[in-house]
Parts: sequence; C-alpha cells; structure tokens
Amino acid sequence: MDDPKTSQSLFGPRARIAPSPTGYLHIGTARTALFNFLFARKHGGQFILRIEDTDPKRSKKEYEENIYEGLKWLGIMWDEGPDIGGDYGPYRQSERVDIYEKYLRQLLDENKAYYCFCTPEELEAQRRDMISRGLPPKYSGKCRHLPPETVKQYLAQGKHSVIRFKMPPKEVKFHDLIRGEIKVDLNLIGDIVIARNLREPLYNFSVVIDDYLMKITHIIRGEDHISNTPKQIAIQEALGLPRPIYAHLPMILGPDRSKLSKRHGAMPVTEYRKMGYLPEAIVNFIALLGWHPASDREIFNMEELIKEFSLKRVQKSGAVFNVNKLNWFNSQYLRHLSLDKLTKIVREYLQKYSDKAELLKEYSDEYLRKVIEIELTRINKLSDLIVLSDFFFEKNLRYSPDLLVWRDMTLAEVKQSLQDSAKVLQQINQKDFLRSNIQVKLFEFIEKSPQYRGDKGRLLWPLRVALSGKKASPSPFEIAEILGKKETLRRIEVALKKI
RNA sequence: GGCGCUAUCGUCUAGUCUGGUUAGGACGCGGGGCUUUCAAUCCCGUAACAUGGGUUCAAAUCCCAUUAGCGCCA
Repeated sequence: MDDPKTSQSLFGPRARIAPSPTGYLHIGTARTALFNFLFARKHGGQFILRIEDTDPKRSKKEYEENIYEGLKWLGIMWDEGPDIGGDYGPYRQSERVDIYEKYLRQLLDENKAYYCFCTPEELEAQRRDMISRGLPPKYSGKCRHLPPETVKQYLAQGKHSVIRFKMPPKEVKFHDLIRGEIKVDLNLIGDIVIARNLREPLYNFSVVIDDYLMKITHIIRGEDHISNTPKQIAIQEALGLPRPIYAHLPMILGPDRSKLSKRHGAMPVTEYRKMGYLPEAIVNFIALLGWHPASDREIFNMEELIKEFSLKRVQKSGAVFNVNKLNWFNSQYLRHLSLDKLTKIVREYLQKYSDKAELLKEYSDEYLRKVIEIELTRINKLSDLIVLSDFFFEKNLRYSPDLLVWRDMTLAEVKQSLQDSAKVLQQINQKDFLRSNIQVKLFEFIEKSPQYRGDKGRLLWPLRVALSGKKASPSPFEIAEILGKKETLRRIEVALKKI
C-alpha cells in the first residue's frame, strides 16, 4: 500500500533529517540535511525536519533553536517541522510518546517483544563470558520465555526492566542507493532493547515508527547508521511496515581520518558564521564533500546544486574536512558579491560579532565600502577584515619606529622621506586627493629625485607604514585616499615625532 | 572481540559500470612574472592508482587474496 515508488511518482520523495538537540548544529548534520534537501527539491518532494528529543536529560531548547538557526542561515529550508507544522506531526519525538506506546504494545501483544529483567551486572557478566568464548557479545535471550504471570508480577513489584525486540534468526538484505547490496546476519545481533519502558522508546524503534507515519520514502543519512539499518528493517517487518529506500552518505572526517568531532576543532555551523564565512560558501563546500558532478566545475549556488545533484554521484569513502579549501570558496564568494551588498553584510557582521562595533558608527557606508574594496583581495573571511583593516578606524596607531625603516635606510633618511611625501601630498587639492592622482604625483616626484628613483621603496615604504602602522597593507595611495588629506598628513606628523 | 563499510596526488575528486588517458581538474605547496610591502592576478612546476596474485595483446578499470583505515555494537 505504501510503496515508496508509487508515492514518489505521484508526489515526489519525502526525505528527512532527524537531529537530536543534544548539541549545536554541526557540519556533518548540516551536510546530511543539505543532501536530503537537494534530493527532495530536485525531485519535487518534501524535506522534513524532525527533532529527536526523547532524551530529556540531554536535549535542550537552546540546541533545537540552534539547529533551526543554522539550517535557515544556510538556506536549507524544510517543508514540515516542529516550528511550522505539517500534515504528519507532531514533529518532536517528545510529543509522540502515545504513538510509540501503541506500537510497543502491539509488539508486546504479538509476542514480538518482551520485558527483560536482567540487571546490568548480569548483562555485563554474560557479555564477558561470550567474548571469552570467542562469540559475538549479544543478549542471551534469558527473559524471552518468562511466563506471563511472572512478568506481571515483576512489573507489579516495580522490578527494573527494559523492552527487548525478538530478533528473528535470519539474514537481512537491503539495497543501498550509494553502496549497493548490503547483507547482515541478524543472528549475530540478538534481542536489542527497543525501549526503557512503554513511555521511553529508544532510537532504533522510534525512528521506524516516525519514518513510517511521516511517509518517508528515502532515508539519506550518515554511514554510521549502516549497522542500525538491519535492526530497523527487522522491526519494520515485525510491524508489517513498508521499507523505505536507503542511502548512506560517506562520513566527514577530521585530518586524522576519524569521524569529524570537536577534538578536531570542528565547530558548530553558527560558529562559522561568527568567523565570517558566507552561507553560500559553506553550502558549496560541504556539497562537494562526498559528492561531485561529472564536470570539473566547482562553484555552484543552491539552485545549481539542486539541478546537478544526484545520489548516484555520491562518493563511498569518507571525506576529510579541509579548512583551506573552505577558505578558498569563501574568498571566491566574497569577491563575487557586489560592493554594496558586501558593505551591508560587513556592517551587519561587525555590529553583531565585533567588539569594535561602537567605533564603526562614526564611519559612513561610503568609507566602509572603500575599505572593503581595497582589502577584499586580502581576506578569506569577514573576521580577517577586523584584523587587517583596523588602522582605518583607529586614531592612534601603535607601531615601532623601526618599522618605518626601509631596507638599509638611516633614521635621518626616513625622516627626510616622510617630509618629502608630506610636501608632495600637501600640494594636492582636497578634491583631487584620489589614489590615481596621489600615485601620479608621488611617482613624478620619485622620477626627479635621484635618491628615490632607483628604489621607490625609499619613499613609499615609510609613507605606507606611517599610514597603516603595519608591515603588510594596501598601497599608500589607496590608504591615503580613504583617510583623506587631513588625516593622512596628521599620520605623517605622528610618524615624524616617533623618530 | 564480532559484524559492516571503504581504498586514485598532502586534501576534495574525474576516470572504474563499458579494459587502451602523457591518469584530468581544484585546494594547498614550490618557482617565476608584475610589484614599495602584503595580497590579488598570470605563467610554470610538484604530487596519486594500498600490496600481492591472476585473466588479457593490454588492468587504475575485471576476478581473488592480503593489508590498512574507519564505523557500529558491546
């Protein structure tokens, strides 16, 4: 009845992501979300967001909000979810316990699941025994055949229990869209715990119920779920539910090729935002982590990704997260933005994340825009701007007088050099104080001055340092134009006093 | 320990299905041009088919084994 193929052809596929709000949205989850989103959009289906907050101790509202925020920021929008509703809600697992209970009771009634009263100590002893005998450590099935009266009695006594699923002794085969046929012998798994009690179902059980009731046709998730899949299929079959189509994505790895985690310095998506990465760059970058189009092209916006995306071209092996490449993508996107748009983005960014936001108020968009324009080739991410362009907003530059010295110049020569620059700049009218003009005038002066002609640095280096206070910066012409005649001359004065 | 997944430059990858490529692209890295510095940019370069057996005139590609890495369970 619920053949996914049928519903796919009629309404498009339904894909989902089901993060648990026990931490901030991280890159791996964002990538899984993106692939589900791209797949659903490409085939005219729906992308569903479900929150797996069945663990009340670890689940936090703050994390749930962070997941929404991060996904929205990346432009990955869901069609159904806890915040916007939908026809198959509720979309928060904590609000679905009545539903789970119903199915749990069904399994219990049909004798496909049972209460287990074994204590953790017993279980541990069993496990050790199995291992010592070279057997796979699975549950012995001790409580499988407890008489119903005994179960009732134990329950009434409040004896500690869990609900176990009777794993059928057979082999499960399933087709993975990315990996092909995968088969696993359920005999090796044993009777897994599917709930702590009727009101506290566990992941492998609840996910099956949710995916069925939400009419999920395609389960696209991380490779780390491959070994859960046969268990979930067994539960589906016990309940007589249809099997969705599976696709297991390769893992995102840290530099040591193990699962990307905090210890690799992996940060939540919102943290990348704080560092000044553009959402488009992150989306483009993570799309290429485990997926690649047939062409050599690498830059894709969301619309193009939807058009190009195909699960067939998803990689099987894990992909190392490479910040260098992310930086490159980000710098590409940064430079393709219009200056007006970028100025707006920068101002918003600085206001939100810079501690110098106050300082910024004194400066016009025009000023900010010019600063961005000349610093643009030097930055990978917006936070770089704060470090590189601070001298445009700082009144008192702090630098050592030694920095003013170009190569083997003496301090006296540096002093002379700055005085010469000041003299030339002084002669330029306020309204002609533009970079090209400044450059022309300074170069003319250099041409007729033997002491500078062979080595322009003797004039330009001290000037540039006087204006920027840095050993690396844009050219003095560009800086001077932005600073304006008055401030430029003032900074030269300050420099002269330092010598 | 058991089971599962994976294997092309340092990294992301194209090529593998359908055997014949100087094994391609990108990031990074190195060198050079431009240049007052740092960038940007342009040019050049660096670097890979995990190993061992087969099959074949011919193997990155097909088959088998091994090794290694990772994941899940506990």
